[in-house]
This record gives sequence, C-alpha cells and structure tokens, in this order.
Amino acid sequence: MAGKKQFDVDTVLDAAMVQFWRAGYADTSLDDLSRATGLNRSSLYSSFGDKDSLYLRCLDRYVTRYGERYDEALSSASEDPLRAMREFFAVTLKRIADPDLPDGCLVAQTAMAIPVLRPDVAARASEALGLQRARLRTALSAGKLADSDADDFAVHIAAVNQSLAVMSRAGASQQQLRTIIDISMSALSQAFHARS
Amino acid sequence: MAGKKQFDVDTVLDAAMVQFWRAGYADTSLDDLSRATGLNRSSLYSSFGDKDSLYLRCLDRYVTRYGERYDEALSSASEDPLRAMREFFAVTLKRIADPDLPDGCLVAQTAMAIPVLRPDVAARASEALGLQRARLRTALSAGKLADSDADDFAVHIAAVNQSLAVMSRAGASQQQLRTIIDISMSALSQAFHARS
DNA sequence: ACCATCTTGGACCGATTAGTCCAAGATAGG
DNA sequence: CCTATCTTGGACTAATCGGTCCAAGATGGT
Repeated sequence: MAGKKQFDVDTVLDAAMVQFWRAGYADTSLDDLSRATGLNRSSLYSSFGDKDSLYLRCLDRYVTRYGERYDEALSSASEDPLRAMREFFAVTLKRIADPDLPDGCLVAQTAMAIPVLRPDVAARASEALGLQRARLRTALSAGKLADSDADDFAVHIAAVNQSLAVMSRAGASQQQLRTIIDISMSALSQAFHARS
Repeated sequence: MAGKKQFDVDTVLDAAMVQFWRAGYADTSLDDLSRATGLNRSSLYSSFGDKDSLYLRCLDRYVTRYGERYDEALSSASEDPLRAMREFFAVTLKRIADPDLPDGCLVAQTAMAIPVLRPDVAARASEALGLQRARLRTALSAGKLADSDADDFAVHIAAVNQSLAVMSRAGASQQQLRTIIDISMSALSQAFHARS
C-alpha cells in the first residue's frame, strides 16, 4: 500500500455518468471525461479500464440508482396502485426538473445508440428496459390488476416513461410532461374501475 | 452545361438519411456517408455542403416525407377521429416494420442529441415535434374533441409516438408496440365518449 | 471536332480520437 | 528515515476525423 487514491470513486463515477448522460457515448471523448471528473487519462484507465468499461459502469450505476427509487415509489402498489404509479412517474419528473442533472435518460440515450454500440452494452440497455417492465408488472399485479392488464400497462407505462426522456430533451415543459402522464393514468384508472 | 451529375440526388439523400437515422449524427463519418451513398467526399461536399448541411437536409427530408403520411392518415379525422388516430400510429408501425429502414425515428434520434448539436439543427428537431403536436391538435379538434382535451391528447400522442422509437430500438416486438398504442387509444376513446 | 466547364477520385491536411507508457512524486510500512 | 509500491501528469502513437485541393476525365454547346 502506498500512494493513496486522491479522489473519491463515487464522485468521479457520478461526474462521468452525467457526462455520458448529457452528451451520449459517441460525443463524449476521454478528454471530456477527464475534464468532467478532474482525473487525467492515466488515472481513468488504471481505475476504470477503457471507455466501454467506464460507460458500462456508469450505466449500471444509473440503472441501480433510479431502479431503487422506482422500486421505492412502487412499494405501496398493493395498497394504492394508482398512487404508486403516480409516484413512479414523480421519480422521473423530479429527475428531469433537477437543474444539476441532464434532461433525458441514460437508458433511453443508450437504447437509441444500440445499432452502433458494443453488443454487451446494447444488451444492458435492453435488460434495463426489461427490468423496468417487470417492476411495473409486479406492482400492477400486486395492486390487483388482472394479469393480462398488468402486462399491457407495464409495457405502456415503461414506454411513456421513456417518452418523457425524448420530450424533455426537446424542451417540453414540466406541464406538458404531466399531461402526457395524466392521460396514461386516466387509462389505468379506468382499467382499475372496470375490474370487478 | 458540361459534366453531368452521375447520380440521382433523391437516391443519394435517401441513403444518407438512412445512414444518419441508423447510426446518428456523431456515429456517422464522412466515410460512412461516402460508402452508403456511393459518392466520394468531393462529390458529397460539392453537392450538399458540409456534414451539418447534409444532415439538415436529411432531417428535413424525413420530416417532410413522414409529415405527409401523418397528414394523410389524419385527413379523415373530422369523420372518424379514432380511426384517423389509429392510422396515424399505423404510419409509424409500418415504418418500424419495414426491414429496409432502421428502427427508431430520425427526429427522436436528433432530439436525444440536442445538447451536442448545432443550435439550428437542434431547433429543427424541436420544430418537428411542435409540428407533429399541431397536426394532432388540429385533427382532434376537427374530430370534435373539446379544445383543452385536443391540446392534451396532442401532446400525449406525440409523446407516445416518440416512445415507439425508443422501444423499437431496444427490440420491442410489433405486438408490444401495439399494446402501447392501444392503451392510449382507449384513453382517447373514453374522452370521446365522455363528451356530450 | 474542339474546347470551356463541370464532376470525380484520391491524395492530402491539421485536429482529434482512444489508448499506452514512463519518469516523477506521494505514501505508508519497517 | 528509507525504500518499495502505488498514483499521477504529460508526452507519445497510430488511427480516424472533417474538410480541402487538384489533376484527370467526362460532357455538351458551338
């Protein structure tokens, strides 16, 4: 042991994640990462491997961090599924409203780049969307929605959630994003009332 | 007057458009464009200007081409707005199902890259989404939906349409895309029945 | 048939890319 | 305090980037 790391790994990963999130994989150079993290190329390589490895780590970090928040939002689904779903969307809205974070979504960003990404990175993005769908389906089932409806709404809500990423990038207002969500919520509400 | 162009401009623009659409702006090099179009760099430059100009032209081409199809789909809105809206989505579904075209959507692709694009290119993508919203609002109003509902559904449907781009990139099936649409259609159907 | 003019292919440029390497400095154990 | 070991900054490489240039060839008006 000698020569102590002169930076905090979590802080650096957050900075790299934000950089990738804002500019995407292709438009983020190692110089950009170096500038964003305050580390130079050598330290970046010795600590995190090459650009792909670092990207994968940032993507996992993103998926885990917001995955936890989505899980938490959905935790009350068995008692009040509509409220749980509103809280699910609130996680995304809050993230978009945060001025310290980029608009959009790192998973959506990655998904759009799938044709030019390394297969393993592309797979990770697809997995993340699959996980999101599974999360939603479980919550909707717990909220007593019929299985087939739960499947359908899980897909729909995951998609609408991704649409917020695109629309926010294009400058949609928080009000508009809420409108997008409200209409899906009204459909979900109908489905709950229709069941009996 | 002399030296005739040895290629068809429309064919070349289509090839360039597909290339940008599939790989995005940053991941498309001039060599890629040269390969995709069969033209070499000199001809590309002399005919279409630099990379940004060509991109803008491809984006306009995309917006115009599919804009016309969306308009046509919505043309029956005053008689049967629900059918018109289904046909609107059918334009997107058909495009995604076409094996000769990339998944996703060039406008969504562009929107996701807005933070790193030249301001005028970014503006064009936002305009395209605004145009889409306006198109939908007009159709819904013509279909006798209350103005406030027409505004809301226009935003929602434009967003859901973009979500199909993200989901198709991540490998969603036609069946899943249809499910996403159907739930929005059920909400729209409700709104029409609720009016009186 | 000639020639002015346009298109074309390929060589070329400086800048930037991802990734490597190593000498110099910092650190902690003994 | 000494030294073995780790981190760090910057120089470096080969490849690729967007963009330019020009000689050679093709074309159409006269």
